[in-house]
Amino acid sequence: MKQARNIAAQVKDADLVADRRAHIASAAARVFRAKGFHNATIRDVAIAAGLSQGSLYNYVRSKDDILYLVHQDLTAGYAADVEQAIAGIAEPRARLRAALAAFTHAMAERHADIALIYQETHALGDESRRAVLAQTNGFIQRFEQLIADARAAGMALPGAGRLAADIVTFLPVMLALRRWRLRDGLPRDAAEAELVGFLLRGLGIEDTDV
Amino acid sequence: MKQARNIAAQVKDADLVADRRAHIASAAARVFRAKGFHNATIRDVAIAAGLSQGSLYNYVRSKDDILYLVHQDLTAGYAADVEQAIAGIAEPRARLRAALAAFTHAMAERHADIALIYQETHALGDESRRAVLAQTNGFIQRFEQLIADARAAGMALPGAGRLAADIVTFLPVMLALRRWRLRDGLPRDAAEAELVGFLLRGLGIEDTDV
DNA sequence: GCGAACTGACTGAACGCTCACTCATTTTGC
DNA sequence: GCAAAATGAGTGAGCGTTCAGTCAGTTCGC
Repeated sequence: MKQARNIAAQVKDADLVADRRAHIASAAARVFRAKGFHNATIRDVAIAAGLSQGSLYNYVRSKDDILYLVHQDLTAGYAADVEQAIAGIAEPRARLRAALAAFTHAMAERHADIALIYQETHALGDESRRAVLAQTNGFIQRFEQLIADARAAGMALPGAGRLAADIVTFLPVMLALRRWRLRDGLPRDAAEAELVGFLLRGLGIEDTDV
Repeated sequence: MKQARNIAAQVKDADLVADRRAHIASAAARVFRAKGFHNATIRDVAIAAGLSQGSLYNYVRSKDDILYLVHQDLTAGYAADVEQAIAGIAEPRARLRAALAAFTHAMAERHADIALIYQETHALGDESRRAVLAQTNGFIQRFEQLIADARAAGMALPGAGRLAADIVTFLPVMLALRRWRLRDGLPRDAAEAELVGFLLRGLGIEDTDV
């Protein structure tokens, strides 16, 4: 499922490469958020990462590689948030609810990064895009499983579970992509709660359950 | 509400300007869908529109103007679809349901254009982006009204109506932005129906209503 | 009726600039 | 002392935009 794309590096010390790449990814995310991928230059990224242009190219082969690293980091980040949130919960419907709340919260908290991902995925080269979508696909399938379990425990969802998994992993993205509109509305907590409530009703989990 | 940005043209014949701009917008949408806004060149657009580079600049001041024309066209397009769908319906809950179905269908049918919009809005200049978001905002407010009417007629939605309007105008966009995943799933009709069903349950409209 | 003058849309080569990427050289650290 | 890593000026391709010139169609003067 990991499907990680292997990027060749000029530098031989593997630990150094991993370290620097993590640095590069977070610096690049900062730059891309501020200027957008296309308006950001390799120079900007190098400076933000505390490297020279030339040195940057010892860890990365192209600008596309950098965008790929950013994607990889961010998607792994919110997936980890969700896993952590459900770690101690056994009852399937409660697990699903916790997963939804955690995912929704992650989308609100990382809104700038999420917006970046949704705007710039199409700028990735073919190979990188495929790898990123495979990773996202794995994340959605995780929810497919959670939904199947919750259904077995009494959740009244009509229809197929596959589309439901798409729905619940897509709607919360609204908190990132519609930020221009939501900023002036409800406070963040209330918006998250209302959104999760909407999802639960859509899935057929009653508030009285669990 | 129209908020249309006025673009100055070199050409004096107003009808000709309107004609050519419509042509340019649809040709540009085609090109942008195929190559993305940033990879598409002005030359590409000019050729697709059957104009020379220089002539193109008689109808448009910049590449940004072209992207703005495309946005304008597309957002006006699906808004018109929705209006047409609810034109003959009086009962508020049925109106809302018809609007949701029409909007959902429009997102599926125009998926390539919608994906384009969501990916490239951030590439618009400040003035253009503000104009486009104002237009979208008007569209969302239309749904806010439909929701308020349906609620008065018995829809059991808990929480504020404003966020619900955001939700129902955002979820269907999934059919465009998650196309890579939905392509291999349910047939289009079934997916649309299931999505609308999810929205109605979330809003508190029973299948037995209306 | 007809040539001259005018109008205004159209053309495409050229300009100026940006930027991803390279590589000859220097610095580091073991 | 030497291999690994870092440097940053340089390179060349690509692009949005401009503008001096063309030309079909219309108006004017007689």
